[in-house]
Amino acid sequence: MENITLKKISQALGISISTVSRALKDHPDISAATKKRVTELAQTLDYEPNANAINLRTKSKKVFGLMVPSVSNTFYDSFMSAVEEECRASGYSIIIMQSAEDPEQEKNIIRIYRQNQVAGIFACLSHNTKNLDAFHKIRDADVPVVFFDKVPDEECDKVCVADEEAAGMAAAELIRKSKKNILALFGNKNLSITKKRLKAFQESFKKNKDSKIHPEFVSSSDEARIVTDKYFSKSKKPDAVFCMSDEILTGAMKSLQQLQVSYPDQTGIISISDGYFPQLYYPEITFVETSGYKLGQLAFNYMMSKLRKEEFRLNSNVESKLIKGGSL
Amino acid sequence: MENITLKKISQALGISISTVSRALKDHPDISAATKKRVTELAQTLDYEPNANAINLRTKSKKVFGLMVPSVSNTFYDSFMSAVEEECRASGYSIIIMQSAEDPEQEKNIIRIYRQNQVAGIFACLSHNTKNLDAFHKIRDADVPVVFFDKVPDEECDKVCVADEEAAGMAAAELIRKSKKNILALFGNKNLSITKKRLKAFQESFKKNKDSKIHPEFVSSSDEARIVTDKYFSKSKKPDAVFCMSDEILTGAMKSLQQLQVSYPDQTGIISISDGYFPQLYYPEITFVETSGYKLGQLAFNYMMSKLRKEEFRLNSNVESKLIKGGSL
DNA sequence: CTGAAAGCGCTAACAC
DNA sequence: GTGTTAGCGCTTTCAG
Repeated sequence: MENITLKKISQALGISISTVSRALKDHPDISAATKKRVTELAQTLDYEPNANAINLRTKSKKVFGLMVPSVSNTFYDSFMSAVEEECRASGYSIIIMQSAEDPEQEKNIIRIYRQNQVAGIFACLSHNTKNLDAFHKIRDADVPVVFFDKVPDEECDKVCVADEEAAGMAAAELIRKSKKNILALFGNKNLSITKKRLKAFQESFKKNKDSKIHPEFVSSSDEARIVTDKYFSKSKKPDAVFCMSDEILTGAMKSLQQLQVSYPDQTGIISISDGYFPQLYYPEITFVETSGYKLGQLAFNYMMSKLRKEEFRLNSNVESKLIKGGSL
Repeated sequence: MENITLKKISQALGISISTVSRALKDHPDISAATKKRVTELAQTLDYEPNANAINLRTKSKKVFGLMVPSVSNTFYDSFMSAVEEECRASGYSIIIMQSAEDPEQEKNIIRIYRQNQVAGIFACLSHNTKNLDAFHKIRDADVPVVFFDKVPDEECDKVCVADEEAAGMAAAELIRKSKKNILALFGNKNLSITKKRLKAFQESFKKNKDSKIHPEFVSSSDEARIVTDKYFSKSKKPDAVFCMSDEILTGAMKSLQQLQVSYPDQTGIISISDGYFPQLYYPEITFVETSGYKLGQLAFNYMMSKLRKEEFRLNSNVESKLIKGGSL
């Protein structure tokens, strides 16, 4: 079964291609009778317009590129999930590609996106991306680029979760619960997200001198587990644990399970998360929500407003929210 | 900065479009001198071929469709990750879309894929997909469809983890450990994956009449939790729990945490998983490994051999392996 | 070795 | 109301 085209329909009906085209888009010029004949035949033949031809002709493509270091990550998952849903609702598709934290790969991806004439690009940078030329170039070719999560420092279109705010809220809750001896687990020290969260966290405790916080930096779930082990093997155990990310939370939780430290009675737990992992445990973990899903929606809306050439700057941060579980 | 095309290059150089086209593809007819002039200009102008035009002309598109119920799932993540990597290495891109477990949505996605003239489709069915017409139709239009994970019962191109084998291995381990009263949690009853795993599981126990198994079918993590609650509230509690999937495992684990059932002493646990969730707990959960990543590679190779019109059937199963944690 | 010309499937003036 | 025509950017005979 070969592809069915306007031409074939027109021949079958003995009318011109343009009439068929118009009939199918319900153009006012076409008579009801013709429309009926055309749409019915198209229906039975199961006609689908050729997107390539349309794009070539109209130069407006309904496809976005979405670039991310790795799709295997719950935060990016929910981000992508949101973007994909929004796109679908608006008749767009997305081509997802992974940079694997490789700047060379990123350039490659941009090339592919250019070849495919995407309408816009959602990009999350690799750790070590220094040179943004490729991004600038495609943006200058009038393809909007909306950065998310790992974004450039420079002025550009970007959306982020409110890192400072989230850490501050977690700190506030710990203070409210009068925690005095807090193990605070942060991620890799070099990451800007770590720096931001650390700073905001410590800032919050400035006014609260009687709480002692022990910041620790870990680069993996397992490191988080090990550090937690260490702290809970001491005679004076922490009365609360703060986890900057899901990865850290899962490591810390594993340690607490192993040492049979029960919460919230023996210690409190609070984390920053998009919410999936905290509800895996019982009692559920109290967390400050930074939603990948919401960030995705924000990014999509941002993109759409760029496409509409709206000039106003949207609020580019997703706000945080404290979700109380039973862990603190 | 507008798009640069063959035409523009040809005009700039005062030669014909076809010569430029040939030069760029290193056609033997073209003189070295011309090739040099052309490639250099293309380089500086940063020429990228228009994929739409090429596809329209050649009808061979380097894009696959990948359809999945939801991208927020570690198994599918690793599957997609593998497929994406392979695709990139072979010059393909993938358009990922989520069916959200909605058959209507699936039809929609197929439509979009048809419109975009994808070279092939990787499809994981929704729970409740009954009607495969849309899939048949696009396949008959010579677009290979490789089903993965949730696949149709009928004869078709599909790759799976070795469902029977995996369930059989889990059963064997339960028997080896002399479990007598087993809560066996399976997914949605309509899924072929459920049927297969159930069948193999029960089959294994045929020879072992003194073990009682209680199969239950749940469609969500929370249902798994509720059913587990029910069984462990009885006076005669199960001495082992089998979980067909990660989703089910997390639900069951939450219940056990809540009821403070400790394992492996009070009950044993075994699951089928790609390995991420089992290691979240302490003790780690014993599981039969079914790797999404490997399945992705298999699916890609299968697709490529379909495109090459190779007729032989590849081995379409990824084999399983028992990974012992401390839960049984 | 290079160019002219046709056409992939579609849209959108411009006719009539 | 409907048809004709001219392309979008590219590949690919067929001529020369």
